[in-house]
Amino acid sequence: MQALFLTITINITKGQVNIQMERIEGATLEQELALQKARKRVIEAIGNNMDLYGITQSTGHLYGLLFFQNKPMTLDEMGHAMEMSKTSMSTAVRTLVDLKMVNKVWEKGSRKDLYEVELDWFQTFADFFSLKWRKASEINLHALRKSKSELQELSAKYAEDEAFLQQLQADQAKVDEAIRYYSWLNRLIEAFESEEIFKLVPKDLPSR
Amino acid sequence: MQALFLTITINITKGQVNIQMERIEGATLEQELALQKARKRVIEAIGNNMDLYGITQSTGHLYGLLFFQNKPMTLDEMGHAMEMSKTSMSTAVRTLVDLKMVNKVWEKGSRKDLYEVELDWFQTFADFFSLKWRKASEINLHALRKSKSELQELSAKYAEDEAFLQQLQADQAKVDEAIRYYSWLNRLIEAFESEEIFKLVPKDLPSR
DNA sequence: CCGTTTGTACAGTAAATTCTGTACGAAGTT
DNA sequence: AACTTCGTACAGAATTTACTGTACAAACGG
Repeated sequence: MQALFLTITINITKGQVNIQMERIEGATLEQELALQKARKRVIEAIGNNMDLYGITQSTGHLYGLLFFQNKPMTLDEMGHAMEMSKTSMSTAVRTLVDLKMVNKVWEKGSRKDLYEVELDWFQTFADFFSLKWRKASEINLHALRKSKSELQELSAKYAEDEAFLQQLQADQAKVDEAIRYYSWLNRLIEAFESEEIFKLVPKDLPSR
Repeated sequence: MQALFLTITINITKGQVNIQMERIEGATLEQELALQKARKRVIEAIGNNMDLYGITQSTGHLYGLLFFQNKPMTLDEMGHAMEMSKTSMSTAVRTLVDLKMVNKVWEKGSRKDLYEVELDWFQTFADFFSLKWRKASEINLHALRKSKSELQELSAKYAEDEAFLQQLQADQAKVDEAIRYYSWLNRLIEAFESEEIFKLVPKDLPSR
């Protein structure tokens, strides 16, 4: 089967890039151009702000492309749409899957892997920051606790050395405050993971 | 005045790097090595996890260095401690100041700029994510709202074209859901900025 | 008002990251 | 079993980002 494509130009922070969108069946060119214009604005905005999630600009655009694709895509389709190699699509889509921003889906009859965006952005947001924060929190808390106990041992060992004790005290205060902070962060992560955050800050405002 | 230094080796994800810590006055070498060991562990952990904040590893280490420095530092001191050029220190410290992780402080008698870490990590955290999220939220909401109204106009214009309307509907649903998400995100940001987040998730657990 | 000192802009270099093409193992088809 | 097709590992090329040294404007001191 032969597919026709419509080229839309996405403006990025440095220059611009083309995306090939598959033609919508049964629509006139006029209709399609109007629709693509509306889509393009959103794809650009999303793609350009994805650095927040620490992903490449091209990965961000892949995400934008997938967002408006109303069906799952294969790696080859992505490669053609983005005018990039299949290898790049493979790595890009994997980072998106790792971040749970994109899901791999199964479709009977197809040997190819299919991908579509996770449309629940609340979930995407919560998953992403849980993941990132938890990693930092675990490592840092571990280091802080170990150093805290070392500092305590030193305080005991050099209990008569006034000047050194004072120095130790300053460090201990900092470490304790950092531990306090990470304990709080852990509770915040907990609220994200348990979805309790949506009780605290509701998804929708109560309609009056 | 002449200052002596103690070299500590920081392990980073790729290789390692030296940091020159100023000698603590009146402490024995034994004491100091023990203290630096405890500090080093925390500096390493912090520095290696700062990619979360989208900053360079070296900027992360500068932050770690400043964290345990119990007095403000000048650019020259940082340059010496990090074994890097003053230019690099200037740019690194500026990104930290922009992120409100480090404050510029004044000291009478000194012509040099002095910097110290913001020790209130709750504030640092809230400021950082407010800043980042707000930027993305504003731009994306603007794009989404504009595209939403365009889609509505198209729906009116092509009210008889069943197939195209269906396509529009799919896009509108996505845009609406995205707007719903960003409205929620704005309220979350609000909670961070107003410090209401600390009512919802308290800094300290009530002691029983 | 001239000589210092300080911080940063800028251009060039060094280093790291992203992207591509080839190659190959895994899985499906004939 | 031989033949396709698919996804990704890997190495090298292309691009981007980080770092350095020089130069200079701003602020201060004599």
